[in-house]
Amino acid sequence: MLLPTPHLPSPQQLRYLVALADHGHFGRAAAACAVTQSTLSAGLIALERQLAAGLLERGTSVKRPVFTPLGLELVARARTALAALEAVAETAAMARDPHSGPLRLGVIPTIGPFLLPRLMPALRAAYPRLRLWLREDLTDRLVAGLEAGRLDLLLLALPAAGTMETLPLAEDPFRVALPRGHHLADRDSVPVGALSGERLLLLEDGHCLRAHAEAACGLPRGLAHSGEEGFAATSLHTLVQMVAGNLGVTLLPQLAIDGGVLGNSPVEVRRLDGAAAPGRMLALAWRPRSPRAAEFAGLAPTVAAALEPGAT
Amino acid sequence: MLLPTPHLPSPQQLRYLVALADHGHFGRAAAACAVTQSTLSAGLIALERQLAAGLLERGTSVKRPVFTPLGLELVARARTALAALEAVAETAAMARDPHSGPLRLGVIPTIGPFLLPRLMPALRAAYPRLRLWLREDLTDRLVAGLEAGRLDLLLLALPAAGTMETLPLAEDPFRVALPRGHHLADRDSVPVGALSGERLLLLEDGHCLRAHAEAACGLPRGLAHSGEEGFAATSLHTLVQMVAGNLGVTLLPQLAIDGGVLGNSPVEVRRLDGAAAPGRMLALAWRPRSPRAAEFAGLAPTVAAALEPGAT
DNA sequence: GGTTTCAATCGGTTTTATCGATCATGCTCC
DNA sequence: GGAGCATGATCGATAAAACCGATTGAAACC
Repeated sequence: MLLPTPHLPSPQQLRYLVALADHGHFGRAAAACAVTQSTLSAGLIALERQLAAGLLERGTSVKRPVFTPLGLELVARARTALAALEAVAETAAMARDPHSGPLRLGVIPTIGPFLLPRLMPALRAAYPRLRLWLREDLTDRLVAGLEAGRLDLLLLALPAAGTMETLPLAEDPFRVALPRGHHLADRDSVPVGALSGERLLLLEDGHCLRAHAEAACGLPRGLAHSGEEGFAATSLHTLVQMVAGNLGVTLLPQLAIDGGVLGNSPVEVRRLDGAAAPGRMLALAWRPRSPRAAEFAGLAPTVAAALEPGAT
Repeated sequence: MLLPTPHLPSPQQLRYLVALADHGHFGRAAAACAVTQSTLSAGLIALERQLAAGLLERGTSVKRPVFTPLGLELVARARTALAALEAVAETAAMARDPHSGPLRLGVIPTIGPFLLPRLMPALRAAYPRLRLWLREDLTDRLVAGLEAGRLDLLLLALPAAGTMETLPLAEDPFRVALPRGHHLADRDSVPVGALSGERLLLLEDGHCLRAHAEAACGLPRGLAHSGEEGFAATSLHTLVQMVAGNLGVTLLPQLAIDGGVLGNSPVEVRRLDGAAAPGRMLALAWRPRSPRAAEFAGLAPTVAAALEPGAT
């Protein structure tokens, strides 16, 4: 059942195609590929000829290359093909020299500020040849970046949606943060039910911590207050300031408290009693079948160690 | 967040690698790639140098190239990368000229003999430029072939396991086949429960029809008889002969009956009454994200038409 | 109308893939 | 143990291609 070899497009030509789609400009796309505009232009024409298919709307009013529907489809397929080729090279590179080279790590804002100051030195010490690029963003954007290949590894809180391999690291229990002198601070712990009588402040929408906290309290989505008139808290630090200012109470992950989010604010924290230990699960995540999956899993102990409160 | 472009392996070199893994012999692999042995050898050496990784056990006793563990891993990744490149070319080819070129179709043995005599002429008439290669095999092997890229399209019965996109075509209800004069043949239809008192013959293990029939009758797997002393029926035609020989009763799909599986055998068929219309669902199946998915779906009406009993 | 921007084209150069032939090595068999 | 054989690596030459720099043609802008 041998079939005649179909004419495979060259990776270089596919890179030209993808770069043009990314930059929308022959000159800039060429620069991104480190070739001249004439080379990129000729390469695309050759690709069109070899595939015997029109990829670009030629001859029409210019000012921006216009792709045909087929062209757009091929751009998407070219991306996956290039990613597959990179996976080959990356697999070899990892086998040759693990824990080295660039690693693009995405971290959510409710983890990053509290963990990275401890994690980064530990990683530098354990893997000196690793070149760590950081990006802090909301879970959804990080997952999109991971799936698009712009990020290699995520440090986030479960549950989270997306097609990725996840490795749970540690539970991060929620604590109740109260203004100093608040009546709920009399006891060692606060039952979840007691929160329904309080003004519960949470981060603005989009932060996974908001959804996780609502779930922990058994609240339907959107019931908690974001603050007056849509003035929502944008970080845990501002949230603490709002609690200190007597605007309400909130939930804070233990990690943030260990990380010093309270500072000198007049805020008290108490354990939260509820069914099934309210909290979130911190985890690493990467693309399924990533060539570096083994390497990433190998980082887990270092990250988990940095999560321990006593870690320096 | 621009990263230095990793050195991508050339598709040609990856083909050399895959061909060597397939043939286990430099000369034959080179022939399969339509190059000389020296070219293939040099190409693989260049690949090893570019990836800076050992792919083959060099210098040891020869008689057969031995891959390193990394080499084997790279062979697998090279296969997927080449498949992704082919998908680019194939997408363009399909857009340029749909319903043409080679199509490797897998069919299960309980469909093929009864449908293909009607389907093939219809397909030839509707898509004269389509070059149809056929392979008849058990569901499991067909699915493996599809996933490995040796087949493009399957015609099978659901439910079936495997990662593929399926398009249901038509229900294929089961009928009871009885020896002429059998007491159950007195009535127009046979209740499912009545079969438990009969010697139920089914195809040998591996045929999905066996599992589907067992499920239709509410039988646990393996309860039905395959025949005396492991002498199992290997096709529906032999099964009919066994029923005609008074060895027991069986279930036949309507498709096979319409396709003339009974011949002149002294066998009667009756409707089977049971919960939820006992039968199987005939379907097309292809790889998820196949470039030709739209083309395959377009074949469905032609196939469904050939499934109609009245079709010529 | 002149200018600017942008992509396609052209000629020349460098790089690379490939071939055919040869060489090195380890088996096999007498 | 040595001749013969099969297999894969190496070498020099050649043809193909990828790429660059400069130029051209055409639309958009002022």
